[in-house]
Amino acid sequence: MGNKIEIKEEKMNNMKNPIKLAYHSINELINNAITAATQQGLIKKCEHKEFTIEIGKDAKNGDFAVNFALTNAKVYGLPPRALAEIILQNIDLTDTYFEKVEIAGPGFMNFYTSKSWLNFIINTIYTSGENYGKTETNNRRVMVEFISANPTGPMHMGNARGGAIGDCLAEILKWSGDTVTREFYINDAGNQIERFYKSLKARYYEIYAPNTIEFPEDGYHGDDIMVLAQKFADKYGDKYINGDEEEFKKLIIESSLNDNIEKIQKDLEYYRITFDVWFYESMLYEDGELDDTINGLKAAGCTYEKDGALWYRTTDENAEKDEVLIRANGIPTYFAADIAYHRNKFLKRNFDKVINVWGADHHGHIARLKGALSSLGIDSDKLDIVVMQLVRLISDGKPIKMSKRTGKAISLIDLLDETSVDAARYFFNMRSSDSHFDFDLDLAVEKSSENPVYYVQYAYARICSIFRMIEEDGVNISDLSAINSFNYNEPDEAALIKLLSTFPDEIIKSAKAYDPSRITRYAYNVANSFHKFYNTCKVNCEDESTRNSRYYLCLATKTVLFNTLSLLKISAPEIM
RNA sequence: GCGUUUGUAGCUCAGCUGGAUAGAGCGUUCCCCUCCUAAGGGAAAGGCCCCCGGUUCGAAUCCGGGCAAGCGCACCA
Repeated sequence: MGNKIEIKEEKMNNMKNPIKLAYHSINELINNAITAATQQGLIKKCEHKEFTIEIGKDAKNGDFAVNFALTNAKVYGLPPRALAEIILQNIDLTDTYFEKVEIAGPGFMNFYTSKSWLNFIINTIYTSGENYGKTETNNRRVMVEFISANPTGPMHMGNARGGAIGDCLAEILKWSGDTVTREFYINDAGNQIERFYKSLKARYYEIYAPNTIEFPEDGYHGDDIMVLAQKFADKYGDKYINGDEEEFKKLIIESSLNDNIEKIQKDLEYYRITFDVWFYESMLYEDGELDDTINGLKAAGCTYEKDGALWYRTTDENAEKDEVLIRANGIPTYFAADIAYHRNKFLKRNFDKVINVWGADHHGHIARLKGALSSLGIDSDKLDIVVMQLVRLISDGKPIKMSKRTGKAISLIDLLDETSVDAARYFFNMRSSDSHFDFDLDLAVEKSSENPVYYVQYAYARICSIFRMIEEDGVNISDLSAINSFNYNEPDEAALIKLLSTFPDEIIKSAKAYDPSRITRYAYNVANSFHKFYNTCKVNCEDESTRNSRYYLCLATKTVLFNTLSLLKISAPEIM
């Protein structure tokens, strides 16, 4: 599997990821023990089955629990505990970070790390600094497309959740080694733009020629349309009342759309989201990609005409009926444009992986989009959709739809005004995307330990406070070269250090599962573990060695909290 | 009706590539500052892991069948 250089690189990579290093080491120890036992004729040579190494949930079960003997009992024809016994007799822990292995329960082998393991972790975090947590696990060109809010109006709660999830997911993938493009798809073409225009036109006529045009039934009723029409009127006056319709249409759509898009960009910037690419749907029409796509589908033989429309013959056996690609009126459907858009992602831009964050209300769209891509010869497994369930806002324990302040449906920016960017970004990533999430508005503004985001930030501020105190006292802290004299004897110290060691692995797991909520949970656990440590272990104490040890543990904790918060793009306040 | 997500402590949720006594937070009851931010920590109480079957040494976890809730099933996006 790979040459020397790769192995060397992998070892360097492992250095930044203590858990992976430990796994690697345990794997090697077991393989060596098996080889030794085979040579002694204790067991027959066998191809063993896969086994897992778990981080011990309970301290008394060791630091790493290995189920090798359980999964391989049958393979070697021995009871699990007997097999474990043979392995243990042949295991050599000299020069490792492990001090003992025990057999427990039905046949687990529990590995216990030594004190030097704790020092190793502290050293790793210190030397990695703001890069601690970053690995080269993945190496793909990945696009994360998220929000993609309709530019005909302001962003809503679904966009708020999708924004937080998508942005953090993109960051997690980046930390795990991928090259990531964040993309926003602007639906600036098709049917809803027609509706947008009709609504604008009606509002424009209301200004200069009331009651001449009826407001369209399927129009956009929001006040924002009136504001846009007024703005247009301010600039052009009544020039276009019964004027050049074509010119009017082009101008009013263009200026209104631009205004909306600018507003969206500004709001998202405030929400700390920066997109690499703003992709305009209209480009697909202009560049002929939509036509190419339709032709491709025709060539693949999966289209037919009926009732004046062009249909896509679905390959999804669950679908009740086929889908329209081009309406009888000649306007392509959203579905057609979406196929062309995804064709562009893969065939034109060659992404290895495309991840879309979609609301649950779009769920039914997945199978047919993937089916259509397959029809075009694109490997649809390269497309993953993160489906997030819809959000409910809760205030006073009851669901609310309208903002108390504006009396209208709550937009992204209303939410950020009523709570904070930090709280929103944290809260939307507290639960996995497939859970039905209730956003507690009262809790999000709470400045107490009940509010998890404050709880985490407070841990960070507390560390900064300790450092300020040490500095004020003029206490001497040795440099890291004294690390071999560090001694962590308190259980709360060891627990915290071991938790810090799992950070890079936590990111890898989050990336694999597309689950940013693991990171907020991790942040919370680190804060909790630190507060425990704080209560039992005084940092600025008399004993020099203890003080140094604890100082560097605080520094490591500070680094991990900082990295976690910066990954989530949540502020890390030094004073609260 | 079909598809899909969810169902775990009073409430909000972890755990779900099968493993050792099912975990957190909030709420409830009690305890802890002569000492770095008590904006913190500790302890107790609290569970037919929705129900019924199956797979196996072993199921909250996997499979099948139910039940309940959210979402979707347009020539809307």
